[in-house]
Amino acid sequence: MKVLIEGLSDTFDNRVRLGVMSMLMVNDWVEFTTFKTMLDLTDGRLASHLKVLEGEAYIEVQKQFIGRKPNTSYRATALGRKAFNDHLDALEKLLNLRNQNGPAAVEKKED
Amino acid sequence: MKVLIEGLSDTFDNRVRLGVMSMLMVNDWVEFTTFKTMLDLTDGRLASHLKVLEGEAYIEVQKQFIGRKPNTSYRATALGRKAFNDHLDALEKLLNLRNQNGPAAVEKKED
DNA sequence: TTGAAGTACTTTGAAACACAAAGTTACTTT
DNA sequence: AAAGTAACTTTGTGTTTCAAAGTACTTCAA
Repeated sequence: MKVLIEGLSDTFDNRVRLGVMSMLMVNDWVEFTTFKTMLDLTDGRLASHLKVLEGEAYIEVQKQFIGRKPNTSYRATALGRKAFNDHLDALEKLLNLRNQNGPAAVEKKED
Repeated sequence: MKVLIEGLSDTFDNRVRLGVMSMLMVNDWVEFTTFKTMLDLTDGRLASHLKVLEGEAYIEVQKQFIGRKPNTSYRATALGRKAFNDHLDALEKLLNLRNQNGPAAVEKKED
């Protein structure tokens, strides 16, 4: 029998990307600066992870001006939502081990 | 406001270590070979991650002979259980963003 | 008794990843 | 003119991770 830790996604292994996606699951458009303050990140660190998510087509960007200031906002794509939910399902399945004696429980051996 | 992704533990970032700890939450003693087959790992990869967990004193080892064969088993220490539960709590708090409109929900801005 | 397989590692080396810090572009505000 | 805001990119360094191979000892089957 296998526990299949490989069902987890490499993309969401990282905690910044996990935080970003989490926020995008409940909020339609989220601004760069909002991520920055809520996740307490530097510009560079945030930008690099957003770029990865964009590269996977898990999020999309909107650039506009609000008043006279530039504004960059992001939202999750359908693909991104699916991938993230799949990841969370795999995670949940793995972690359910701790809560109940499900089928994943292992036979003991006597000393 | 912050989402505090830093509440997560570096030790449990890795999926192998996550799988190992998960198994040790529901099973008292788990054998090396059991981890190996259930998590589908090479000896080396498994051994290295077990060593990290042992280094943190999150798991402890028992070496014995079963019949005439050597046997290595592991179990979680009290410290390990606490650290893992704390990690999962942080994870849960982060991921609850996706399920409800809790205090973590972010104000929207109009286009 | 030879040799394959089991058990549990350690070592090595290379690739991937992540981050801080600094630099950049193009504005706007004072 | 100088400082500030927004959103990056680049660079360099350190860390992590893994596959692959090597080690050491034992059992088991032919």
